[in-house]
Amino acid sequence: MLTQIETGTFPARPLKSIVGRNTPSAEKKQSNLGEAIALMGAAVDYDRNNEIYGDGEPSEYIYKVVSGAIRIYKILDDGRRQINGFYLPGDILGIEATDNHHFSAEAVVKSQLLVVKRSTIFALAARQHEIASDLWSLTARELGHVQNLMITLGRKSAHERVAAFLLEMAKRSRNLTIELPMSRQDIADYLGLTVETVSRTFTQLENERAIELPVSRRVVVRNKNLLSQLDA
Amino acid sequence: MLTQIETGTFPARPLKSIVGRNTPSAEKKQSNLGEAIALMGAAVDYDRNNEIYGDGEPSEYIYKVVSGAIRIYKILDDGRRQINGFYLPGDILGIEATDNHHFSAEAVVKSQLLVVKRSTIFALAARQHEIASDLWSLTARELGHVQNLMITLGRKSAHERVAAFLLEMAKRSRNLTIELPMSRQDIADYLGLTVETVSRTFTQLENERAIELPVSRRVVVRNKNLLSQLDA
DNA sequence: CGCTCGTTTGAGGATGGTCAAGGCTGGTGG
DNA sequence: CCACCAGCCTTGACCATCCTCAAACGAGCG
Repeated sequence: MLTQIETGTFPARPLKSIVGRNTPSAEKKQSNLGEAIALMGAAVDYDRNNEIYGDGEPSEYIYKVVSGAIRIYKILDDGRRQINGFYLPGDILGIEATDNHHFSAEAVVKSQLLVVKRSTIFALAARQHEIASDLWSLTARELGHVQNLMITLGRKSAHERVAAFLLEMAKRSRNLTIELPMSRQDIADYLGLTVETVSRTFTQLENERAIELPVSRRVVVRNKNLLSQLDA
Repeated sequence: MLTQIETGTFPARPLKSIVGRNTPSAEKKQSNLGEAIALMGAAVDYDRNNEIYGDGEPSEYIYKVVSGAIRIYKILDDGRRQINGFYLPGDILGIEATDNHHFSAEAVVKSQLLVVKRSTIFALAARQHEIASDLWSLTARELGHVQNLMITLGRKSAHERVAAFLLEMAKRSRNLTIELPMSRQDIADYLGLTVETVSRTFTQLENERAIELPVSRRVVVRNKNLLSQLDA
């Protein structure tokens, strides 16, 4: 549901088959693009709520999250906000096929990003086929996640939405105890709900013994099956 | 809002700048990918409601719509359906970075498609940089449209959703009189609403003099401003 | 310690969903 | 050519979910 684009775990390897034994547990091998950014990137810190880039601005840089969390969103005239995804450590963001960003990006909490010029990556892509392939793969992967989110937004109840969100977060953190970097408002704007409904649903899930809430930003998944049923 | 991916009008030309005078009115020049499909494609007919490919199936072919209309959708266990987009003549569909389709595709009405093997396109892409670039551009374009649809699904009222849909259809047909190939149910499943709500909203918009409905499948946009306001 | 921001909870209301029935239309066959 | 039928569309009445408005609570930080 979330827009996780960690390239190291991305199964897609278009235009070339995966040869040899795969060791899915060992995730040292990154995508070529991920490696390139790791090598060439400049580390930049962003404070909580600081803008990384704005909707409509020229897409000059590509970013890789080192630490923290980033939200990608769009705002309507009257202030309604739709968050399209959260980017966590390892994720790459800011890739655009067009010369302008179609969304805004902000740090959810204090975050560190590796920053590389888009033109540098493009120059590399022109020579290294794998880099170009990675760019496409990442865009395709984002497409897949946004399409899943669409089903959530179009066809699921508040209960199901929150369950889907928690399951995805659990999956991404590879842990049943989830530390949420984002506020209830962020979650609401991601799931197409209000803060109140998100909060109430958390409480309900706790009462149903599906989750525990030691503190508001920490969720322990107790009954994954229950959540999965809700995920439909 | 809709997933129009007619390559001829796509503004994005990543990895190379657009040189010389642009003649936006003359749209003969297609994308390289579009040309390739036009040259190599086999014409295949699909009857109304016939499946073109199914969710999870190997992605063997790439398609270009000659006539008719295609819907891309996903179905949840309990039958809830979310339509992700409609493809109209000129649009290319079926491109996947992974080896399997993530959605199902069906003909909304009797349609003709040009069909090319994915492997053929990929072989071409390995040699012709522009083809690879087109593949990426199309994926990015789909991403953009789905992201817009997300805002609609997550943050807009029924009124606004239908208005957005009609404006997009008007834009795509370059005409204020829209012939809808899809049913109210299709529209509902696209906008995350029920048939009844879609129908009621059409009637309301007619009463507000925003549109005319000579017959149920033909919409004449009367007051575009009114619709645009609703589009938020 | 107190303030502020975020979260929770409550009460009431509106939007859109559900269930049900009637009407239109285009296609088919007599 | 007309009549009927089936599928689609519209409309109505009622209801559930989620939103809105409001207030209190709690946790982190100066």
